[in-house]
Amino acid sequence: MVRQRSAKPSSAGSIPAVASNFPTPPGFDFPATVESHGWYRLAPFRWSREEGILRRRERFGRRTVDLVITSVPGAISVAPSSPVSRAELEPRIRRMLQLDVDVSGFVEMSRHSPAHAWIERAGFGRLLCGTSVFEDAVKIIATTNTTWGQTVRMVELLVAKCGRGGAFPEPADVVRFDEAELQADCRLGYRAKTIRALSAGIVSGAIDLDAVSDARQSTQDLFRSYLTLPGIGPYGAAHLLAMDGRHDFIAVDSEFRRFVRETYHGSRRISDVAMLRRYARWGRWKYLAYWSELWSSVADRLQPMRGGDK
DNA sequence: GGTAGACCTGGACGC
DNA sequence: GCGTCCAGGTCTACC
Repeated sequence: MVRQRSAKPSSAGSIPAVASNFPTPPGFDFPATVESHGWYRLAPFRWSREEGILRRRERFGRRTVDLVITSVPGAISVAPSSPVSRAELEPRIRRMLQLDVDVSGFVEMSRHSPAHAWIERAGFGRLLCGTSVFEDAVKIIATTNTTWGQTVRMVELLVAKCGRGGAFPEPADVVRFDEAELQADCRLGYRAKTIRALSAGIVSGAIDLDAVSDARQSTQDLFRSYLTLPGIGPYGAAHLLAMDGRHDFIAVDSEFRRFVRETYHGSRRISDVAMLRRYARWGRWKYLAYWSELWSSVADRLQPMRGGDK
């Protein structure tokens, strides 16, 4: 079963006096959120489970700032390496840790399922995200049609090549390089084309990412909206929805198929529709229900997810 | 609407 | 050391 972990605040000497605290919602668990999926292994995140410290380099205008993120009672503490206003910091932190996502409905449903009874205790339900939709879209494209090890390398190389000062690149940072250079230097393969097209579309205004990801849309409309982005198909759109805190769609990939087949169908071949039917009773929490089962099975085995850690 | 094949990389495997 | 095969999600062409 999933282990309970308590975040240890970093040593007092490493936290500058300018640290800001952001209150956390009831049931929030910092390590469980950070390790909710593989994003914490992707640049520019760096996570120390032992210290309970999440580090990340962020770009604020022309400044590059190192953030040291820890858990304190009832709040998240963010210590920047140089002064950053709370107004600049807050939207990024809230998105990164899904502080505005209400998962109480999922927790309530999990209380009535013996297999999911651990969820409330573990503080499971929020996913670690990038600080922008662009970052998450690029990372999702980098997870498609490849192994997790290659994804980690692609993102590492992309941040190193395009990101200014070690922060995750903005669209304008990516379009400084042509497709061939991104492919060769970041080992993106054919994904270089879609990542550059996404970046160029945003820079030119052809893609309005704020409009595409507008939270006022219904979940169905948002799903269709994400499908219009280059390189984003049904799997990617469902993943982006989950990062908005919407779990109506399950991101069907080879890992989902393997898990459901092996867990419920004795490894027999079965259609996607039949697999998805298994989670229909979870209503708007389908993806979290599946993901929690996969997550706990991995924690049980105390080893990285097979073939990946998305 | 459904299906097949290309896209690209790197690991595994056989020789 | 080299060549071949395979896995992986999206996109496009074709039926």
